[in-house]
Formats: sequence, structure tokens, C-alpha cells
Amino acid sequence: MSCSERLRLEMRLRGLRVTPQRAVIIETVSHLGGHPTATEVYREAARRLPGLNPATVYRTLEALQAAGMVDGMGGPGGKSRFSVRDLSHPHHHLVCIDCGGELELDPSWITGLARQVRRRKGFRLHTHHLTLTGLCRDCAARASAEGG
Amino acid sequence: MSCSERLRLEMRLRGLRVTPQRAVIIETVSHLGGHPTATEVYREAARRLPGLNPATVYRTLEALQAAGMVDGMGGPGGKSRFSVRDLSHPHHHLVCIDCGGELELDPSWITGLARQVRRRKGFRLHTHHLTLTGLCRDCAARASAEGG
DNA sequence: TTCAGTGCAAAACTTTTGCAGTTAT
DNA sequence: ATAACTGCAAAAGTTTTGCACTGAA
Repeated sequence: MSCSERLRLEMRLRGLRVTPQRAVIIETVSHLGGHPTATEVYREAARRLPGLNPATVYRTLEALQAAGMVDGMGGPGGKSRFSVRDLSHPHHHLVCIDCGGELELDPSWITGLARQVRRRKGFRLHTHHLTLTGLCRDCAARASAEGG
Repeated sequence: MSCSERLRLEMRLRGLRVTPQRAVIIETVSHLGGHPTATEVYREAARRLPGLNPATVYRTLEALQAAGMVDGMGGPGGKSRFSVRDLSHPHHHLVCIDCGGELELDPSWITGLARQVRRRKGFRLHTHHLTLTGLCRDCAARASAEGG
């Protein structure tokens, strides 16, 4: 089954109607990768489906988030940034706050911490998709060189 | 030395001019805690300093971020959400994506992971302020109960 | 004194909402 | 058939910018 077919199936399983707009939107979020903003999703999706309305993107992103198919980043309001929740291939991101670059991190690196946090705090870390911030090798080196 | 005095001193040390507006803004970010948006900072700061202009808040937040006194959350653009970089009391946050609640996490829990990540990936995790997402005890329980 | 910082006002951009028409199920 | 979804258009909210003035150093 293709990637887009799987996404469509998943939508039906979760009780969402599958429309051309929604298919393009979820595929766009998936394809863009990282954590695009609603606007970025709109711009890219509109290229593939001219006439697509921003309001549809906002409403769809909200629906997908409520259905647990995408994660909304950026806090309680859950606005701003989104990413597909890829249950089949859990992974974590290292995001450089300087250049915005992303590295992938094997989930196994997190499991120990997650277990500890859950036991001691009752808090369940996202094990499918966590984003950690910091400085990548290059930006760290540049920061040191500049005597920051 | 009071907390606000320390913040003002820190601003001067970093080459920023200290104005009443800036003092209120940095104190507001510090006081609000968590990761307020620029708008939230503006609203709260404006209560303490009526007449404060939104543009000033945006420009100040940008300046404070460039000077390394606040962290901008939410990706490359670094827009949207901010928090003070408290060098004296490093700490990490567990943020529940459901209710928005925050728990504090002792830095020592992260050091092992940070060391591993740095050695293997050359990536330096933020050790002073990292935000991890997941579900808090209550929301996890509620999610299970609802058969999610 | 001087230049960084501010307020103001306008513009650009993002997000939400109501409503009438369309369409997936 | 019908409830959910869409586009449109207007409104609300957020962020950026230029310019003249102010005030911290």
C-alpha cells in the first residue's frame, strides 16, 4: 500500500471523511517533514490543489489533530506548527535553534529517560515523536569561534 | 540583589540599553514562566506599563533573543514563544499537550542523554532549558478511560 | 551629545467565523 | 439523504515597517 493510501485509510479508520483537500493536506504535512506552520502547509498544498482555501487548511489541521493524526507543536493552544504522527516509524528530532537543521534520533535513546520520567512523575513522554532543541555541530563550532 | 535588578544588570552586561519598557518586558517573560507568546507578553506587560506598544515588545523580544537572554521556541524562525534563559537555575519542562500543564524536571535526568547525543551526533542539547512533551498523569488516565 | 530605543500609524500577514453550496458516506 | 466539508468573504488578531521624537549612556 502506498504512503498516501495508508494515510487515507487511517483517516477513515479515525472517522474522518476523506476529501481531495484533506488528502493533499495530510500528504503535504507528511511530505514537508519537520514542523511546518499552518501557513507553510497551506502554501505547499495550494500548489498541488489550486483554489484550496486557507480556512480549509486550518480546519483540517484542527480536525487531524483532534483525531490524533498530527501533532500540534508550540504549547497548550497547540497552534502554529504541525507534524504527522507516524506511528509505524517512531523517531525523535534534534532541532538546531540556530540554523533550524534537524537530525533524527533513534527512539531507543529516549526509552530509558521516558521510563524513568513515567515512574517518578507519572508523566508519559511522547515516545513516537519528541523534539529536542540545542545547537548542531556546525553552529556550536561557529558560536565558540565567535567567542559567544 | 533582587531578581529584577539581576535581569537589568545582565542586560547591560550584554550591551543592551535598559529602558522601563525593556525592564518590564523581561520581568514579564520571567514572571509569566512557561513559554508565553509575544502577544501574551505584550498583554501582561502593558498592564504594568500602560501605553506600551506592541511593536516595542516584538522588537525587544527579538533583541533579548539575539543577546541570548531569552529563548525563542517554535522552530527556525524562532517566532511565537519565549522564555527567559535562566542560567543560574537550569531546569527542564515536561509540557502536557492535552491540558498545557507543566512539570519541572531536574537537569541531572538529562545529562546522560545529553552526553550521549553530543558524543555520537555532535549535537549539543540545551542543558539549561529543554522542553519535552507528552501526557501528564491525569490526562493520560483520562485518555485511557475514554478508550482512546 | 548621540544613537539606540520608542510610539504611532499603516500595511502585511495569519487565523477565525458565518453562511450558502457541495459531496463523501 | 444528510451531516460533514468546502469556498468565499469579512472580521479579528498578530507581526512588521518607516518615520519622527525621546531618553539612556
